Amino acid sequence: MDSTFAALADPTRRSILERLSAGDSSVTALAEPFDVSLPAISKQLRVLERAGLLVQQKDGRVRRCKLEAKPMKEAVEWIAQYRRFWEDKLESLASYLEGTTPVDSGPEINEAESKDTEG
Amino acid sequence: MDSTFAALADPTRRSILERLSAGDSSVTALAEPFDVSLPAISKQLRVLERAGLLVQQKDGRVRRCKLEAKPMKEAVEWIAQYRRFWEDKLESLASYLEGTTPVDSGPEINEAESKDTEG
DNA sequence: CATATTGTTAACCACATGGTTAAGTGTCGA
DNA sequence: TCGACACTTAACCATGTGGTTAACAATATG
Repeated sequence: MDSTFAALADPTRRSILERLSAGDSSVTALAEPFDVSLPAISKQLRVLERAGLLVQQKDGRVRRCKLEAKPMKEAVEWIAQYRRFWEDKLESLASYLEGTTPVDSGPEINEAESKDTEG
Repeated sequence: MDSTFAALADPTRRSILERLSAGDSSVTALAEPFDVSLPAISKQLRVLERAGLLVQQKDGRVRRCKLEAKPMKEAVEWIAQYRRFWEDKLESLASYLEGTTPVDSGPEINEAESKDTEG
């Protein structure tokens, strides 16, 4: 999970993932839109691979890069725990995911945490 | 978004957020379960603050730490784009979020990217 | 075999993260 | 005012990220 979030914490890598969501690509093709060297992209792909978000298949001298989104599932599930905190009374996560009606589940923070006698 | 994902890429910080989801807490109380020094926790809270995931209110000599989950909304929305890639034909994200019926939206990767004659 | 293409690895630099200990700031309490 | 408490800031170190250029490996082409 650490590596997943860490991999997503970079705009270049997120952009690469977005590109891969449109279809598999070679390393050179992935590097094209960026104003950095090829080794720089190669390193970014390494990070994505370590996070399990990308797999490479050797296809001749071309590395075919493929999106592997499964680690995102865990990540999004973790974040989804906190949905009620940003929802509050706005709208449900499912509303922009599926189109279902939002539920009503407000946060229940214990705001009574004074420093009085405890022993 | 970078800072949000970066903040979530650390187990200590995620643990802190989980704690805060149960209620506001002081810095010392947050640091207690961890085997690190207080300045280390103070730095972690700094990272969470910069990501907008945490706000501190001065309450006497105690810093009251409060969860601010709104940045997670953007993050989860970004990841949710890729839902179809890990779903494939398993189950909908909404199923474990709300309990609604999953939809059918398979990925449409262009897997026809061979190296044959193209000119 | 020679050469271009595709990509990685090596060596290096700058910066952020995450940890430490030591010292400083601000508030509570006697 | 003085001491204890609750933290932060300062200085320092190790490691990872992200970038560079140069060299290397592997494959396709002639």
